[in-house]
Parts: sequence; structure tokens; C-alpha cells
Amino acid sequence: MRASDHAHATLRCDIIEWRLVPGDLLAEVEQSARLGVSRTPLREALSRLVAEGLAAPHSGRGVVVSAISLEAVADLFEVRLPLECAAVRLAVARNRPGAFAALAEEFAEAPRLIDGDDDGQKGYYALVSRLDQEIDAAAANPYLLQAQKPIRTHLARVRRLARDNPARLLASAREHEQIALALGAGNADLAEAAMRVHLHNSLHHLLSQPLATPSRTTGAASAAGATATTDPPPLVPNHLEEHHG
Amino acid sequence: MRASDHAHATLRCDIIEWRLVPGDLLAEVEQSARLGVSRTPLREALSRLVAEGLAAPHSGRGVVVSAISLEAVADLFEVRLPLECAAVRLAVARNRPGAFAALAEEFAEAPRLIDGDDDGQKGYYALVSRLDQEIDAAAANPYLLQAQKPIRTHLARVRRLARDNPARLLASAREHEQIALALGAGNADLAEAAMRVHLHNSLHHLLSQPLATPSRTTGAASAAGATATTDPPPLVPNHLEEHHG
DNA sequence: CGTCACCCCAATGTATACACCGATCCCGGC
DNA sequence: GCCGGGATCGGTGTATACATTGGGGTGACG
Repeated sequence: MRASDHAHATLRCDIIEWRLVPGDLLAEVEQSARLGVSRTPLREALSRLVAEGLAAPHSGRGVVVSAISLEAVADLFEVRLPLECAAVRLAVARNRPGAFAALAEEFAEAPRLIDGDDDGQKGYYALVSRLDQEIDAAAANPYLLQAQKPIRTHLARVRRLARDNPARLLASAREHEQIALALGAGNADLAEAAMRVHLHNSLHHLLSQPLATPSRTTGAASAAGATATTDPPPLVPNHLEEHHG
Repeated sequence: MRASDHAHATLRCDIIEWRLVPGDLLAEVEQSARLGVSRTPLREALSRLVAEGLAAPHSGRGVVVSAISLEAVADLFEVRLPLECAAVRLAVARNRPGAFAALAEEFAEAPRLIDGDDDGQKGYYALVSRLDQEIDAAAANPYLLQAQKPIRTHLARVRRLARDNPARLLASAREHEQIALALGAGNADLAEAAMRVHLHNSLHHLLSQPLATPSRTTGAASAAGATATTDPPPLVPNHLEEHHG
């Protein structure tokens, strides 16, 4: 793997998993030293992060981790809704056979996973991911994927703010099952309706969260060295309004 | 301006205006020599082009100008439709005063521009761009912009395949006027309907084009040197099926 | 004559050195 | 004591040198 890929993947993961929090400065020398790569591939990694929207230039001096907020969640879903609806409509229109019926059955049995151990929950998330991939493959539109990719990236970041609520997961499983059933039946209107229901409930769940401070998993301690010494105030309440730049 | 910005802007312009055609290899040494910058900023420019979808890695060795095709136009509009509809709905929902009424009047008088000289047509395109910007500002959703940006980039590239048809421009002006009127009146349903009509007609017009070979404006002759010597066959019919990679 | 393997080279990936720019801090003046 | 200007310094932007890898060409073998 290229060094720039490694740097990009690591930084991206650090940002999505809140080891790097909004506002953290991604200094080239510092990060290149931490990740063990030179500045050249690191610069390429930073460019990609900026293109993805995970980082933003900071007043002409370096790049900082971009802000994310509850307001941003609402904005995110305003774009996600039409895109996902278009995706399911296209998936039906393309009329690929697909494995939607099988996926629906798996969702029907998902409560076992959710009530199980941590691996079970991971398995459920994997199942959701498989449905997404199946929809993507059925829609077969590279531009749709290109538009959804940054949305999903930001969403992955926001999800870390939400506690895994078993009740919500069970409801989510039922909603996904309904989507998969409609897709399997080739009913575009129903699939879109089910998707709208699901997205509405997802957003509502996220917005009703108590805004738990992300746990900033230790592991990138050296990365946070510069900012940690300055003892930053609790960040989550802070950058709630600093978006939309 | 930074050298990387200059390189990116120039290459982007060359691709959109078909001076660089799909399949052309963007070699680092060759392009850095042509644009008078070093390889480092040129690499950053290429990274951005790849992120935008204007270029794509070529079997692990260099990047090539990405393909665009009639099939891609249809895919493009499949994504553009829900995004633009969402944009006008958000623009109305945000309930900003906006200058939509004034823009509608300008569109009503647009036939003068269209029937005029070349500057007049440029003025009409600028007017369309102003409406887009006004909608963007009213929608006020950075993620929507992020999703629309690559779509618009590809669209700008495709438009060069279409002849400027005065009749179509007149119809387009009326459609835009209707959109602006609906937005000015705060009627989201009507605005979306007008947008759907406009996009349908735009797509239909593009698809009915005789597929004119783009004029590959001379000016980047040195850039095309490597491929020009090999005398490439007419490219437009060729890359009609090579997309979706 | 076709095919396969090996070698050479060119282009990319990476590292590092240098230049320039903005930011910060200190000192002097008001 | 406060404000402004300049100097210093860290950091980014750029250029170039080096390593490495993949591809093409050529030659030999079947």
C-alpha cells in the first residue's frame, strides 16, 4: 500500500472515530512524524481529506478537522433523503434480480443479533452495510455513488455521537426489512416510502440524543500532544455553531 | 495564486473544454513541463481532478482523462433531478426573501440576449448561473453544494457536446423564468414541478444532439503531442461504452 | 512463427532541501 | 499603559534528487 493511502486511511479513521476532534490542527510536520511518512504523501492525504470535507483549510495556514454539529445532521439528512430515495427508485427501475428478498429475511431475524453480544451488533451493522451495497449495485449509477460518498462519510462521523440504543436498533431492523421487502417486490413507491420512514426515524433518533461527549479513544495521544497541552475546553458544545463556514 | 491552483484550474479547463479528451494520459513530467510547474504541485492538481471525477487512475500507472458518454448524461440527470428538486424545496423552506422575482423578470427579457450577439448569449449563461447561485444561497446547505458540485462539473463537460440551439435557449429561458417565479412566490411544489420540466427538456435536448465531435480547440497542442502523433481515432463514438469503470 | 521470459528504462512514489509567507512576540514610541 | 511596527521563527509551498515498480521491447526457445 502506498504511504499516502496509509496516511489518508489513518487520518480518516482518526477523524471519524473522534480521536481527532473538530478544530484540531493537522500540521504537516507533526502528522508526518506521527504516521511515519514524509510530508509529500501526507500532503496528498490531507488533500483527499479536504476533498471529502473531513478537513478544511484554516485561514491559509494548515488544515483543521472540520466541524460537525447537530445542525449539520439536519442538513445532512436533507441531502441524504432525496439521494437515498433516488437510489431505491433506480434500484427498482433497473430491475435487477438482486438478493433483496434474502436480505429481508435476514433483517427479520436481526433481533437475535441485536439482543446478542457485541459481535452480534457488529453483524447487524454489517447487514445494513450489505443492503446499502446491494442498493448501490442495483442503482448502478456512478454519479449517485459519488454524491452519496461524502454524505455517508459525514454520517459515519456523526453516528459516533449516538449511543447504540437496542430499542432503536430493533426498530431500525424492521424499517430496513420493509425497505428490502419493497425492493424485492419491485415496488418503487413503497420502497421510497419505507426509506422516508426510516430516514425520518433515524434523524429523529439522532436529534434526540443527549449529545454524549465522544470518548476520544486514546491511541493518538501523541497526535493530540500539541493541543492537549493547551487543555482545550469541551469541544462538542463549542462547535455546534461554528459550522457553515 | 499557488502553482497547484494554477495547474488544477488549467487542467480542469482543458478537460471541460475538450482540449484534453477522454483517454488522454496526464503524465506528470509532461504536464508539469507544459504548465511550467514542478511535479509536486502538479500531483496535487491531479489528485483534485481524480477527486472531482474528471480523471481516473489508469491501471496503476498515471491518470487519464475520464470518459464521458451519452449513457453518463442519463446517469447524471438521474442524480441531478433529485438534488435540484431538493435545492428548490429547501430554498423555499428557508423562506429567504431572495431576488427571485427580479431574476424572473430578467429571464422574461432574456430573449433579447439570446437573439443578440455572442456576448448576449454569454450574458444569458451568466443569468442562469446567477439563478443557480441564488438557489444555492437560499438552500444554505453545504452538503447539498458538495453533492451538486461534481454533478455540475460533469455537466459543464457534457454541455460542450451540445450545439447552442437558439430555440432551445428560448425555451430554457421560459423554463427558468417559471422556476424563478415559483421561488419568488414561495411555492415549493410549483418550483419543483418547473424544475422537473426544465431538467426533462434539458436532458431530452442533450440526448437528441447529433453528437457533434468537440472541436478540440487548438492551444494545448503541446499537451496532445504524445497522443496526436499516434493519430487517435475519433474519440466520441469510442468512449460511449467505456464508462462505468 | 508464436509465445514466454528477462532485461532495461521510464514514470511514478517518496524523501528532503530550500524559499517564501504569515503569525507571533518584543520593543519602542506615544 | 497601550498601540504599532519590525524582526524572528515556524510552517507551508515548491523544487529536485533518489528509489522502486511496472511496462514494453527484444531475444531465445518451443
